[in-house]
Amino acid sequence: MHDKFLKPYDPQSTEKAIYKLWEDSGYFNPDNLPGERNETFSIVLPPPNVTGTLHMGSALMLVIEDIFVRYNRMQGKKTLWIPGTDSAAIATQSKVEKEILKKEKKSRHDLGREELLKRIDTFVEENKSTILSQIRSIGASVDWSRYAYTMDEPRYSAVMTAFIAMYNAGLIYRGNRIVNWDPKGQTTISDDEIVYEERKAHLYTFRYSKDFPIPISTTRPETKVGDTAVAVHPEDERYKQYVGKEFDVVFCDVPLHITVVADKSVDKDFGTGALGVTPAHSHIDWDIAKRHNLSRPQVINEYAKMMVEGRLKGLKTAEAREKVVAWLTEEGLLEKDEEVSQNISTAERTGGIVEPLPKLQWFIDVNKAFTIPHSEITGIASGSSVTLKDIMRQSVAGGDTHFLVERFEKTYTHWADNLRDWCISRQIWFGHRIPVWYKGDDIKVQVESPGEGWEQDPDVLDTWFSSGLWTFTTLGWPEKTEDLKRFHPTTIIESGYDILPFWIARMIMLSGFFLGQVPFKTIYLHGLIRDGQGRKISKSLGNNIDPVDMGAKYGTDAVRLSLIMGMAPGTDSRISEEKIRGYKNFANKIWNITRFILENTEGVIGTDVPVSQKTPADIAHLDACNKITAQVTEYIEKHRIDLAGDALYHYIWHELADNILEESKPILNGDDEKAKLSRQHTLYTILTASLKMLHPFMPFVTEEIWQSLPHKDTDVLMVAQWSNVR
RNA sequence: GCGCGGCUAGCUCAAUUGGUAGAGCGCCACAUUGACGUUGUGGAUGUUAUAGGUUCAAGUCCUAUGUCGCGCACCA
Repeated sequence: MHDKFLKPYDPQSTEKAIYKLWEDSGYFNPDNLPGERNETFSIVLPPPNVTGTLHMGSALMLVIEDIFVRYNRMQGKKTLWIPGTDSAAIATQSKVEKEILKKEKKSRHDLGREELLKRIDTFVEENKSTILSQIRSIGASVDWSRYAYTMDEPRYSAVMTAFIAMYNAGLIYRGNRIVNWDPKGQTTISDDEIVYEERKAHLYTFRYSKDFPIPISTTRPETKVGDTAVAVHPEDERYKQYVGKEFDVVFCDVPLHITVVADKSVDKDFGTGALGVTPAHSHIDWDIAKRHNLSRPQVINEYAKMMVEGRLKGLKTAEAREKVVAWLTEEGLLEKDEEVSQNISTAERTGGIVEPLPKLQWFIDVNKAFTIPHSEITGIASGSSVTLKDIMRQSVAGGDTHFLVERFEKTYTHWADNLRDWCISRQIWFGHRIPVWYKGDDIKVQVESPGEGWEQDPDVLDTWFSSGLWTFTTLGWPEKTEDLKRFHPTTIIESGYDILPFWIARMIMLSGFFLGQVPFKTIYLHGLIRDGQGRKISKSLGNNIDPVDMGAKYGTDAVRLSLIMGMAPGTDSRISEEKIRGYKNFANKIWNITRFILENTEGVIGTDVPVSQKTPADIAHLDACNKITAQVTEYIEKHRIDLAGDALYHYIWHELADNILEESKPILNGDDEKAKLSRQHTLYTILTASLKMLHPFMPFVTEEIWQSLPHKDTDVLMVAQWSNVR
């Protein structure tokens, strides 16, 4: 027996060496796995922020995925797990900009595009090692030889190819539309990047002028200088007589031409039942104005300042609001001032209050029919006419990809049904630059400059556009690679449910468009990690428990187990230091079980004892062990690793240690040599079987033990055969 | 407004197609120099949020209510 078993298990001194052993073995790469492997298992790692650090959420993701990967590898499948990192464009750029502003008092415009991008690349290079070493430290058995970064060369050119293909298919268009403008970040953001905050606001009811017949209500009086109409419901008896009439008024120094229109989208019962239409600064108003052919003047600029002449000129919207209210009061036009609560749209990344603005942006049309050349999706025939929305719905409805937790299918379907065109251009510099060139009124869509005088679109693509291609750009697309053929669609995707619309849905959409395939067959969504009191983990609360620190303190295996125990798919779970400590005890328990068994089997292992020579008690123990193996297998196949872990924990602690080992003591110390030999072999067999089953959950301690076993069927536990004991 | 989820022991959570409500932590008692610094054995604690229904049988299915949380929409 190795001396190391005389001391308690020490994770710190072993984990790094164990990971190196795995990496050096080459077995992370499916091409190097031993034996004949026909079935495949493939999964992409949802790429963490390249300059970020590991938090409990990403640790949970890595652990869940690693368990599936290790299990399937041991099941004899050609198993691929692709690691990667994400540029997190807006977040990374603003981090670097902030740093430069602080240190050098310079803005990005002072530096210029090229210089800023250089600085960002340097920043990424300097910081990416943190996340990469943290992925290793958690024990993730990813294939580093296939590592991908969203901004690396292969991915960049794949993204360009994708954009151009969608443009040529007529699904990407440039349009002037109301977008969510973040005045703080100076960029457009998608609907999903908005966070709603409930605030108190005033709802003012007033008339444009003394002789204007219809009072209107608004929480944003300053936008009313951009009004071109008043909309009423077609069946509203109160206002029927005014429909079609036009009025000229001067509102707060601004001359307005107001047409009264009838539109079904107006709610008769809200406010006065009449809606002041501000086309340029409200989504629904824009649509109304479009339907009635009204002009759509912009009165607020990109810095959230007023663009009108008169007393409001150049004011911030909040100041302008006060001025307008003061003016209304002065003029005696204000009829009512109610306090209401309303949801304010703020930008997720910057916290800026979103200002709806009309802008020339690039969109993906989700409702436009196109001919899909090739489709393997059930219910969508090759050559048929579909929309991207159809693809999103049918991929799930047809069963090609399915949600492990059913309720997410409802969320997904609801989201897909209500989806509007996806605005994919962003006014930042870091990212995949839109491959479109302008010269006067001419437009060319290509990567390289068409020549002198052509200027490239300054915008970059929404980071989720490139992420949406992830399952296949990481496999070499647009080349028709072996990897792509063999590993796509991937077996499973695993991520937090919070990025279901951002990412999961986009992958389904884009994979369907480019490959006619679903990107993955199963969708496993995990919940959020909360602290011991059920609060969200956040910097401001200071309740962050660092997975790497915890790993150093209690061992990575303890962290892994504490993350997945009691974590049902899709539900939020909690983590606390006490829980982690509890599983450190378990790791040590396994260590001591091994010590006991090795001490008592020294010299006898290696020659097999046939079943016929085993005692009935031992045969029963082996049967029970097989039963647990079958149970654990079933749970993992059903993706219930929490239940599998629980079953293993109880078997090993309360059956193997508490019962079998206790019962063995008199036998091992007794005179019945036959019974003793039978028991010795049985214990050793159960030990190796247990180590195999535990390995996906606690890879470090099990591999460390395995390396010191006197007799084993494979050098590296990671590639041992998952099987029953007899 | 539309939708989704949680509510089970003091705390945190399980309970796979409806079939004796469990675990960890905590608590109480006893044992233990042990393979175990991190041990074992035994014990107490539940009208499964509330009310009704279906069923031989309901934590599980149905209806309503309460409560906490989340998503989407609205946000004139």
